[in-house]
Amino acid sequence: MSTPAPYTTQLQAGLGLMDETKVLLDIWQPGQTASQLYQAALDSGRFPNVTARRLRNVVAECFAPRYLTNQGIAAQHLKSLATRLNSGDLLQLFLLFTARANPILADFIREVYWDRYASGHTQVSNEDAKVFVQRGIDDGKTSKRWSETTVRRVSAYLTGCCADYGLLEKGTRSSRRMLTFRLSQNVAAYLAYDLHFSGLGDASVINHLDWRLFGLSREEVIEELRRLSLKGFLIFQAGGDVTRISWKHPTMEAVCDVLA
DNA sequence: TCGAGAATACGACAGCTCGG
DNA sequence: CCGAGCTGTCGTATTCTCGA
Repeated sequence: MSTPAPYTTQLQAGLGLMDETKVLLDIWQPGQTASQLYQAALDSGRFPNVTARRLRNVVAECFAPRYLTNQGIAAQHLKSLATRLNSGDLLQLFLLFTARANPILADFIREVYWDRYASGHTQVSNEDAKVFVQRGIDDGKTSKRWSETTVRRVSAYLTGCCADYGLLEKGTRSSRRMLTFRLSQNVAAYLAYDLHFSGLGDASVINHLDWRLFGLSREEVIEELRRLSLKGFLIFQAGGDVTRISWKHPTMEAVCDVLA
């Protein structure tokens, strides 16, 4: 196992950025690097209300790490899905890629959000986030000890980001109500195939931590795969302690076509 | 109970630092 | 010298406090 990526303060450059991301996906062309996209976005005139410096931050620190890693496959998929999926599905996909790019957010959602949900809480406060961040620092998850103000801000960004992605209520408040959040079937299909095509075996797909972002236990993942099987996305067979998945679509592009 | 003003929190922005 | 990551600052929004 490689060492996990350290926690960073990268969320400070932007939280959900739904609207900006949609526009950038529209502008982005396959093969374009972050700096090329920045230049294209600048030239497009579609960001009249932000400074060039700010746009650079959004592209380089938010969009690129979330969607342009691995030759931009996420951006390629989303570019075709963005106009065709409903906004709820899209939001969940944005959450998936943002969480993958920001381990601190992924851990926060898995360890704080869903834990609190499971134990019957209805709110998540910035103070809860602060405790989580502080513990992360103590556990050596950051590359250095963060200043007091950074701890405070990152804590607020974590809850703010959850609000942008529909996990917590919107608005700026130091304690937010948890919202009902359920993984959509389209996103479940996307995630299953995405994990499969990343080279994982069926057992690793089922056990993957990405499902925990959506609050699904291993058993619930299996249940979800059964549902996907009924809908014809794939064929799921569980006999005794052997599970087997027959993947019906040969490429991620084919999956995206089916979803759209 | 209400509202004005104070205090605090939030998030965007951009400059700074430091390691390679 | 460059770029990733960190942090100070500022305008705005929200919450608190207290007198009437």
